[in-house]
Amino acid sequence: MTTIHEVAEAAGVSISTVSYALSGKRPVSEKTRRRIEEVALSLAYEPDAGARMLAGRRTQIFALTEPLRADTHAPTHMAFVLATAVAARRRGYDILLLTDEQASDGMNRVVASHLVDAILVLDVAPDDERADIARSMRTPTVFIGVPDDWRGLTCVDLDFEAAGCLAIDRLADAGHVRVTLVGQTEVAYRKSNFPRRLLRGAQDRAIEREIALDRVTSGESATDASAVREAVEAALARGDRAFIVHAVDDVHVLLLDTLAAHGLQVGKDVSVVSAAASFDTSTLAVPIDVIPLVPQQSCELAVDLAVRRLEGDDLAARVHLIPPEYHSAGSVVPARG
Amino acid sequence: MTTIHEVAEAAGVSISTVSYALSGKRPVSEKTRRRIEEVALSLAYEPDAGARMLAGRRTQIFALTEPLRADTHAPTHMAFVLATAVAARRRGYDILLLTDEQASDGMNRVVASHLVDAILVLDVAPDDERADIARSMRTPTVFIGVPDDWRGLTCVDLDFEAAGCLAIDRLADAGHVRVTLVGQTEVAYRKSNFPRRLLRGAQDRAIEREIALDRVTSGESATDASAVREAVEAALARGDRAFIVHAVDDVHVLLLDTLAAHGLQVGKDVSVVSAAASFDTSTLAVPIDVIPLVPQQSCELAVDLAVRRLEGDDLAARVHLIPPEYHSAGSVVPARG
DNA sequence: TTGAAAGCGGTACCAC
DNA sequence: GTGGTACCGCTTTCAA
Repeated sequence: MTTIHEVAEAAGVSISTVSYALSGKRPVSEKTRRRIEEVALSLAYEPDAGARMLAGRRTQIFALTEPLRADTHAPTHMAFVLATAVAARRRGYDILLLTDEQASDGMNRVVASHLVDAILVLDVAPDDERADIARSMRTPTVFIGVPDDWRGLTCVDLDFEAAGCLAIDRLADAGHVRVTLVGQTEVAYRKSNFPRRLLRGAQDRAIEREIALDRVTSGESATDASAVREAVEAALARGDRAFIVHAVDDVHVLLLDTLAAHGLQVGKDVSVVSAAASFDTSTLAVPIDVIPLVPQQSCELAVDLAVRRLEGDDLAARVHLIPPEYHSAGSVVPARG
Repeated sequence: MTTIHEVAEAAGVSISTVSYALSGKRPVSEKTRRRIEEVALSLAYEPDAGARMLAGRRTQIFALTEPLRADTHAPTHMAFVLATAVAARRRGYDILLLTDEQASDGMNRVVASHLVDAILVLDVAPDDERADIARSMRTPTVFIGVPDDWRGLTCVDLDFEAAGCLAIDRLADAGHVRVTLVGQTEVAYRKSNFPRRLLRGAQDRAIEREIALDRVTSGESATDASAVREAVEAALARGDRAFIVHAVDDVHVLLLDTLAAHGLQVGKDVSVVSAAASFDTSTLAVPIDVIPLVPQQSCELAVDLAVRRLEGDDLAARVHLIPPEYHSAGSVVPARG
């Protein structure tokens, strides 16, 4: 393997010059710098990770903790993992996976051994045990999601409450007075942090705008087809002609199917808004308005905050809510009669 | 932070004794060993990862490369990632995620910088570019999946060919002479390594046993409901009463639905075998025979092989095929008339 | 603008 | 059974 000594010798300089030339932490004459870079390249020199960790104080590794709950939606979850890894790489960091059910052990271990520079937390629970650990550690920790008690934490997420408000507003503006929220599974409202946040936003705003808001869940399992169908049909029977969907793709399909089966045309007879969907809604049978949840956006910001906190920016240590955006596709129409 | 020096001082011994006591690489008197362990525990001592990498020659990290193809089945994929991480942890290794589209760069980088002890490769393509890289490296690399050209590689996987044979055998034994294989998507047969292996096994054995084997795919997208329904109906029209399913859970549901819709009872009027399913088939509406694909099994073996190769066991460097197991649930019945 | 050298915190060899 | 110590390869201070 190639060491910094070999590079130094081949370039006819000292190892410190090589180090500085490559890190740019000290001015090096243009000429020698280029020579060193050439040599390093031709020798395929790559600094030894261990030596670097030991001498410097950075590992260029972030831990990513994700409790392996069987009931999380795999595609969404994977989108966040990948987005995090890609964002981290762009900033020069690798991702170390921490999948312990008891995430606590893993976090403490990688911190105690100085394996990582920072920790990113996925799939945050309302009463997440990792919150206390984060507060007790010096290692910067960024939550992608907001636990109930976020005091002293650095969090990133879509502003789900605002998204809920936004969805209600658009439907209210269109004259709807009865709205059905096709939501997540019951277990998601208990174990996850974001479904309840969106719900709260929608509920509060519904009261303000004097909207009758009903919530139906997609049953116990993620795609309980009959449960969704029946719930939608009940809503239609009540006279609801406005729907907010905060659910996985399958539920969207079910909703649209059911509406079509009743001869109702989206964007004409009924209004539909998809809230906080992390998949591509343009592949659905009918174009629908959407307030997207973009994993890349959250994850990039999370990585950015981790880096900033490593650089000593303590102002980054707070809750960062990403304002929702409304993308219109003509699926919301004025209420009839 | 706690260093080995502090532990040594507190225990009244030298640092080498601490090192040996903790690693067990040299006999240490029962008494001192216990004292050292107590001190280490009370001081929450954890060896510095960087120092360890530098001094020892091990990082206790495995890289896991997974090209981010959008068309892989997320739940299955995640099951493999998690199973790998869990298996690795049990052997004292952490997992570093490598998601570069051009996995090559990532592999070369982590190897050149000595960041990882070995590499695990997921989602193997028939002509996987990572095969050549693996051959050109000294770092042990284990493929979970078998590329077309596996010369010189260490691979682990379910014996899909044998699984295909086994499925055909059971149906043939029951007297079926016409079988339909409800397979994967077309793109999976092109880009993945295992669907074609199962197909080949089934085809070969079908010829041997003089079975007419038809293959239908689940369309272009993973769950093209109508495509699957039509294909199954066409098979029924042909008179087929035996099905092998090698597909995701949704397709299983569709198949069973369609059969039920035609008044056919599984385990009575028709025979069904699920081949290489990585999900829990017991949650399906009807119990069906299954030749399971157990991610934990493959991943555990993969980690084991990586460790063995690190220990110098070159005999581990070959293709390891896990023999398929047939779990009967009464869904295969003698062919009628 | 560049070089020499002191660590960083372990591992493992060599003595005792 | 235990201790002393020479590295491992790099970063960074101090000097020139």
